[in-house]
Amino acid sequence: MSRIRRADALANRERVVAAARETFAAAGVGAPMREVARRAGIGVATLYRHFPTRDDLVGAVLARQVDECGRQMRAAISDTDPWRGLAGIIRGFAERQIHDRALNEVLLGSGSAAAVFREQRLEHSRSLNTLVERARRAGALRAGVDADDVRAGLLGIASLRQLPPERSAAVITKLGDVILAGLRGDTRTP
Amino acid sequence: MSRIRRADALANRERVVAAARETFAAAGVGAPMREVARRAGIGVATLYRHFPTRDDLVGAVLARQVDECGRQMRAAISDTDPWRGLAGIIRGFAERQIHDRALNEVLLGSGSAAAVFREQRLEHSRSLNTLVERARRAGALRAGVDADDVRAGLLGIASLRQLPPERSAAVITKLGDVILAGLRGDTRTP
DNA sequence: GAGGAAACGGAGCGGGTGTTCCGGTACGGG
DNA sequence: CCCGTACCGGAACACCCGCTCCGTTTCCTC
Repeated sequence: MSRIRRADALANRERVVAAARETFAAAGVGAPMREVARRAGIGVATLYRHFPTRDDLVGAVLARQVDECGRQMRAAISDTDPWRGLAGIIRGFAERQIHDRALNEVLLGSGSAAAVFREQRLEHSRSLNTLVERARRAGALRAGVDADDVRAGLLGIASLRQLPPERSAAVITKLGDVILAGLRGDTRTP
Repeated sequence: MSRIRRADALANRERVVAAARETFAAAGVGAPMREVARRAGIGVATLYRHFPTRDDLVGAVLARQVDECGRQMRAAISDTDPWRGLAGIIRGFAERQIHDRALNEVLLGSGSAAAVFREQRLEHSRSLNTLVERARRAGALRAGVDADDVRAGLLGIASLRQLPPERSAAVITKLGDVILAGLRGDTRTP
């Protein structure tokens, strides 16, 4: 843990993580390492010394957010209204997608960082199954909808970050609403 | 038109277009020019002589398909059932997305080739407005749905090609169904 | 079939990125 | 306060990309 001894090294490590958090949020986990180093005000060699692989850096940046995600999932499962729980997760996912590109890349496993949070992604996936099953039993879902439909929706939302940023926010929100309506069992506005 | 005189040059031009069609369909209109040249069995200089810019090549490859698209749009507008017309366009878009990545990139203007078919994209957009308006008047759409919701859906479907190919096909189809359900005014399976 | 123009193709330039090497810097224990 | 060493950072290597230059090949005409 505290293998780093000198104070400047420790401070630099912190600066790298902070810079990577901003950079990855804006440009995804595939953002250039030089850009992260530049934003942190250090050289790229220093970055590589602290984090030998990109996955190490991604892990350090997202560990806390991924945990927070899991907590939201468990809270949604405990919601007394199954549909509200599921809809909240989907809306939260869309919201997060708008201002943090990195986290969803990891959750969906589309980046090279797929293996970093393998355990957490499995739990995330299992939780989603539970959420959908609960909503289905409660009659909140359209007939025939399963967890893979929800995943397709989440993937669609996440993929929209490929668009130019000024368009993506509005489109992500709109697509989220359409998908919620498409999953739901009745036609009242969700 | 027939400014190309020598037979070998004409044959090479054809081979470039064929190779570009395959390459762009698989990897999008941003695919490496070297890859197109390699697939055509010629050097990159020859490719650039026939098509000085990437947009020239994209134009030559997609002109016919874009026209066919416009024809489908007009046919959908003429459909006696407004919902069937709109749903057919969305399903066709998803189907096309699965086996040809290039065409939808141009239609949505997400690539660098946005300006190539500017005229056709405008017509496409106007046709979509008409389709949606017709469906809305016929009561086939959920309350509050507008053409931008449909566009958000199309963008979501198109963006899914970022996924690894073996996943994208199934997910695209699923998302298409969810979106159709989300746009439609009642809950019967569309 | 010989000559010249048309066309070809690979080497190469400029720019970008991931990753490593090594001479220089400055922290901190003594 | 001093010096060893942990640490730093820019230069550099290897690769991929768009695009161009120029020596070589091939076609077509006469």
